[in-house]
Amino acid sequence: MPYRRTTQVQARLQATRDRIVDAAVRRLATSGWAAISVAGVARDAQIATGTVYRHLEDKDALLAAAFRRAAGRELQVVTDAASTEGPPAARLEVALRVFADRALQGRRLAYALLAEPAGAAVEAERLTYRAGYRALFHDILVDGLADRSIQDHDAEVVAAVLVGAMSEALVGDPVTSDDASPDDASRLDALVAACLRAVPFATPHPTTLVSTDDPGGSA
Amino acid sequence: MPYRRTTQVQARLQATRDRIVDAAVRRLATSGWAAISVAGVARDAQIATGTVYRHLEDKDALLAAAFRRAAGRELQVVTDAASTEGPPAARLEVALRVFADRALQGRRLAYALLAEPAGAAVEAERLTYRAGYRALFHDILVDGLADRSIQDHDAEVVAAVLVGAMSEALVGDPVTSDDASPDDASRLDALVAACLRAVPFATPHPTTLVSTDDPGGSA
DNA sequence: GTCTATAGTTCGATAGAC
DNA sequence: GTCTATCGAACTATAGAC
Repeated sequence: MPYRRTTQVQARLQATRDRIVDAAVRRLATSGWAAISVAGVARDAQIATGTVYRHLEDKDALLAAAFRRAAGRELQVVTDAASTEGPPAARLEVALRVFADRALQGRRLAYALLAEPAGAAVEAERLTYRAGYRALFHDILVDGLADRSIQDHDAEVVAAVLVGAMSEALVGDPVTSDDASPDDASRLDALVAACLRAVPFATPHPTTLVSTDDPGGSA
Repeated sequence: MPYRRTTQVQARLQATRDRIVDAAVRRLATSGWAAISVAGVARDAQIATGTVYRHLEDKDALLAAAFRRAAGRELQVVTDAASTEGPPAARLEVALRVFADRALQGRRLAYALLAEPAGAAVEAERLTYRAGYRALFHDILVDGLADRSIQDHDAEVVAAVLVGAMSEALVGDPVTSDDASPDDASRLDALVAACLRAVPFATPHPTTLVSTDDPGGSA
């Protein structure tokens, strides 16, 4: 109802935009990119169809915003998990586990974020977020080089290897719903183990950490 | 006498279609997806613009065909390289090296095939070809399990890890032209080494092509 | 080949806030 | 009183059916 850019109005605008993007993310997490229609999202957000365009340029902008919100949450959760005190090996393992665990918890969303064909606008966002994960892993690897817990290696390359490995391995059958499979635990262990093997730790088995908790808590 | 598609006519049609797709691939390899315009491709193929649509449904079909031709060649080359006689470890290493080497030789094309935003049609093709690489690596890993040269592991997961690792690590700066960088050789070695580390070989160093302990090895 | 259904986008009218 | 966010119907384009 307000009309000018007072703080009150600004907050209201922001709240409406948030409702729009959240509605899009809900549809994305349930049914993928094709489920995001402007009219449907507007209905979910309890606004008129045309109002969507007051907040987002066009549908591509809506898709990109939905991607950024969902992917941004994931990256934040993994970043937080890796920010704990402790040796690089442990931080790396927890980052990998949290990444994989959340992807398996929300398979449909993971597929949408990691692999589902979605148009060039979303593709461009994907590249940005992959770079974010690269940087996160790179930082941990450099720490490992500094404290000699990881042998000399090309941290840029290994960081990219980790990002690619996780992304590719967690793209399962898109038809599969979010139902947890009994194989999930072993697949997760196999994936984390393979990723950790790729990192040249000074000691063969740096950690025996087994942490399956989810510090992020998806709403 | 009614018009029939004689083998001769069939061959000519095929040849024209091939010229169209090849022209698209040339533009792709030089300048990426944005460089593929129907008019430009038609000019390169020395046909009228409208003729393109007699061979391909629409632009998306042209893009998809260009992807399949370029990506199909790559997959074939890697498959052939991995089809040699020899232990699984050697076949895997040569497959990885050929994959990476070709990507570094043609950076622009590699970026286009592996990562460049290109629309949903091309995206869908990408998933298909990634599955092809997964199958290729999976076969080698299973061979290694059979002859005990590779320890017990989840071959599906490790195959996915290898595909993802290679794809992600070879997506360099898209601005960079195809000029070979002096770092290429060491980056390639680092990448192949990281991938091979992810595979639990029964013996630490299955081949002498890669040294994982001493970074001092000169290429 | 036409027709219809669906979905993205636009726009004039309305009403509420400064 | 002026300004602008909102509404929702109309417009347009495309895909699928007959």
